[in-house]
Amino acid sequence: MKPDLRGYVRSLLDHFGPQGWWPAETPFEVMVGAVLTQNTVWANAERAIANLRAAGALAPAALSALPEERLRELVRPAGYFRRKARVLLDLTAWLMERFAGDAELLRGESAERLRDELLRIRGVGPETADSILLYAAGVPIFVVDAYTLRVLARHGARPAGADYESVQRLARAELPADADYLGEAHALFVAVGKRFCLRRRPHCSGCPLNGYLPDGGPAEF
DNA sequence: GCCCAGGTGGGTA
DNA sequence: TACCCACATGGG
Repeated sequence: MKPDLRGYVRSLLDHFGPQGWWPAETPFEVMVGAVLTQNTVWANAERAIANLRAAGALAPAALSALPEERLRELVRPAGYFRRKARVLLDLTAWLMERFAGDAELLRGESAERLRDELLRIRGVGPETADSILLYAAGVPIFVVDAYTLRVLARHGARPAGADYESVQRLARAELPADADYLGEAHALFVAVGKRFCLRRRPHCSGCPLNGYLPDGGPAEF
């Protein structure tokens, strides 16, 4: 049987309350943040964003006008700074080319096409692309990340081997196709993963999802 | 000092 | 396809 994903989200919402993701002022900031937070704690991504803001570079035209070397200095606190500077330049170049630098226009484009184009950019993988789709373009898609996979595996809702795509398909089938809902859902999985379902603590005591197994059985999907 | 973090892409068997 | 590794800073 399939896990009651909706029930998981409800439990998490009861426990943590609304998370109000994504923490950004503009769709372009979402794009930048999505790249900077790759395999990096948000606090460090935030330092880099603060640097960009202070440099007046938190807008497409300004960022793309920056010398790569200068951009590297600004995003250094986020780690992988050479790679991330390159990705930001490529991503912004795409935005300038396709939408005249107006990230608000992402909302008017077909989701499938947008996802394909984003994934073609070197350094933009499924999670980054989906985060941009969901939080910048308002596309109702469920973002899967390391926390989500670990939480679902630990609480019996993910069979061994289920990967990004299969979990996303499950979410598409089980969760409401609503961007606000899915934005909260993803944030809630991050919240519980960060707070309770730690790598080195298989029992995750106090976790709001403890004992949560739909019909008491292992999930299959 | 060691481990980990809101991933991704390239290389090798 | 299935691993293995580089990429890098900053906090616990």
